[in-house]
Amino acid sequence: MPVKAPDQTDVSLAQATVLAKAVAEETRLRLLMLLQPQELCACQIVEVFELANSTISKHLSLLKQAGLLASRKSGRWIYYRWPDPSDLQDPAVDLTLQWVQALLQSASQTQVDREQVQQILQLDPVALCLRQRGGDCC
Amino acid sequence: MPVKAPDQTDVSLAQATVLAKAVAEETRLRLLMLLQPQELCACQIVEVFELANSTISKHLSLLKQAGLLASRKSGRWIYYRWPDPSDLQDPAVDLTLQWVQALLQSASQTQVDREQVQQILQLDPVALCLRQRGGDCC
DNA sequence: TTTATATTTCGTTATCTATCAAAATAATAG
DNA sequence: CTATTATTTTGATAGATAACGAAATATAAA
Repeated sequence: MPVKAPDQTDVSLAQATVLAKAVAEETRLRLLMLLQPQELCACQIVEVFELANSTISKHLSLLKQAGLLASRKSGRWIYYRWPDPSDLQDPAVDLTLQWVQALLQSASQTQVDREQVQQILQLDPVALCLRQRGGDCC
Repeated sequence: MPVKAPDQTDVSLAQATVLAKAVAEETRLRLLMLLQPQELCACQIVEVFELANSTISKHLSLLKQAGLLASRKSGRWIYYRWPDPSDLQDPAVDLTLQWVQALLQSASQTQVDREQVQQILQLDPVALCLRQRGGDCC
């Protein structure tokens, strides 16, 4: 006897809540906008924020778990990016990413963060991590 | 000397965060979907949820403060509704409401809640409030 | 293998938030 | 005016979440 197939177009309230909670935090919104044009490794991302790397890691993992980010491992580095179109079989995730992009496309914080990324991209990741360990912050 | 005019199209990160937080809660998502087809007064809304009316009131006020709901007073009743198009000068609010609607349009919880609203609409609000005071819940 | 290191996980703390009951508001009804 | 009542505000409490530093993982370099 055939069980009623789950409706693919039916986005559950629970999933919508997970997605909304995932984007309901300033740092995570900045993270998403930061990764929209290009992928970045964790050490490059940490450089943009004045937060502990464990904190950034937690945010990244939450976004990934919600389906809003993907990642790939390359050597010791882990690169985060927006999900590829092939990963976006889930319409709720796609709608959420479009919402974020539409809202924050021209936000001043987005511009500031992306300009900083441009400078970070010109550095060698190795030198970057070295500087992070050195900790010239205080 | 003319001060630089604030860019109307620039949605601040802060506002985006407020909107996302407003929507990042199951009860508030249900509230929005409940009020999408028609306005309802507070006592009708309370009837749908198994929560204290003070809790519902807090959720409604939060949504209203974010710009996601409007309200009008009629006698002792206060009716909540989606903002009229004329109130939607703010593109961020509009985008957020569209996002919620797209996500939850066909969610099963939305259907359930709306069917219950249909039954509630057939009752006299006066009888409804009486029943709520009477409290036949226990 | 041993060392170094990029990232995550764990344990803790402080802040935020959802909830309720009770008191306060505001508006009608008697 | 006084009583009733729909809604909001307040105060208190429990649960969720963001933050950090330290320990644990996993990979590359020596």
